[in-house]
Amino acid sequence: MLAVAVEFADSHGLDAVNMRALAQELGVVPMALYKHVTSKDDLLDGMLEAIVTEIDDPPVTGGWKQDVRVRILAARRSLLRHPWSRAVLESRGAMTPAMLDYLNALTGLFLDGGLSVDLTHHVMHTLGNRMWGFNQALFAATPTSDAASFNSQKAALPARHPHLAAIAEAAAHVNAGSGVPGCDDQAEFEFALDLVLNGVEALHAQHWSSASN
Amino acid sequence: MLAVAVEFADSHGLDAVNMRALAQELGVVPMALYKHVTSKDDLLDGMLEAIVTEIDDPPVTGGWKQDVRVRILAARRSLLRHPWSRAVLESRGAMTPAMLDYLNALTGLFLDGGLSVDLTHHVMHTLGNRMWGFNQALFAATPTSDAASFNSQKAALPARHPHLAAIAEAAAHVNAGSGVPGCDDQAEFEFALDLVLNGVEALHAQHWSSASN
DNA sequence: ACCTGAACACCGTTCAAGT
DNA sequence: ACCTGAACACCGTTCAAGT
Repeated sequence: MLAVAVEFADSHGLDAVNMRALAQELGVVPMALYKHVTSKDDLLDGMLEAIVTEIDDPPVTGGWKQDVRVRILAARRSLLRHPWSRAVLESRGAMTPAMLDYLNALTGLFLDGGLSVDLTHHVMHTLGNRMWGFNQALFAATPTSDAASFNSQKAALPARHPHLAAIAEAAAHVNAGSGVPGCDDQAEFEFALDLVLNGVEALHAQHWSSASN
Repeated sequence: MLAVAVEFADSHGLDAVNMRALAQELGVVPMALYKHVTSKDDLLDGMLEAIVTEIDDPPVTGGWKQDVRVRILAARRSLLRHPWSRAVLESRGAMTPAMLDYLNALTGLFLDGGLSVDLTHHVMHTLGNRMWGFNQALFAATPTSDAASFNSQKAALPARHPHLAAIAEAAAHVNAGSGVPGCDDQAEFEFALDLVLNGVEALHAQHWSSASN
């Protein structure tokens, strides 16, 4: 039933996920769903739990930076297949068990690599949702109208915003052949991830601590 | 009217903002609001525009890193006064004029500092919502039940998640006296911001370019 | 006890009736 | 033409009626 909900969200979008529509998809009466979940929030938690459980658990090599990188990119691969996951994850307050497992494993990679608890704490905050493989969307595009909204925004860039226009033009030029207009999402993600990991590595090497800052 | 909506959201929370309640606050009939906004989305855009316009515009010193830092911290000071701003900003697809102005100004600081369009593009993506002063919430806390939810989550950390428990304990210890339990939000924010800016500075110094990577 | 369908509460928004 | 209040469409969820 959660699997059906996940598939339904994948193909119809998060907005289409409501108790009546999901019940119809399952061929049951709406109220029958409450045998499986206590509320819609509980349903969304369950859907999130289901897809987080699917994240690959790559073998560790012992190099914390590479291991963290590989693990986060694995999370990204899984969650990117479910475009609604970002909105659900960001709207939910608590962590599901599988999310805690992932978080604990990721934290363990840093600690086992010799990073202090202090520094590990800060890097987890710095990573933020990037730890799930979500990129930061400058122009938050709705899953449906990607190209259209981007182009209208780019076209609306007036002489008033020359700096933005310069970046938009350069990005469009560099990446003219790709599917998503403007930016290579994967390249942007890896750039940011590596910048953070390299920065942390440098701080670790110089024995950074929050007390001495 | 937008000012009243902003104040109403500040004091009653975003969930309490609906057309009927807002109309009552203004002493008018619900449908009268549609004389000022075309829809609720338009209302939220207007509220966002109103508070983004209030962001201070600090004088530039010519040092791009310091100027960016000061400007982002100014944005943070403004938007932190409106706890609902993060959710609204993240849910909205398009940028309002004031948001574009801010984005253009911030981009200009990098470009005027000599950074390439290429690198500036990537650092804007890396900053993401951090450019508005929003920190990354590891345990996304609802604005209302901060301490309660955090403590319940911390208490629920079983032996199954030793790495998380270690971090939670250390954070609680370091920061025992502060208002928000666990983490010094401002310190976390500045740590992450400085890590990103220092990383970009290093890349700039070595003439980084996406083509040569 | 269990299932279910009607109903409730709430929301954004339409629309026609009143001026 | 303008305002307004009833009404519509939609949603999550309650609840009582049927078995």
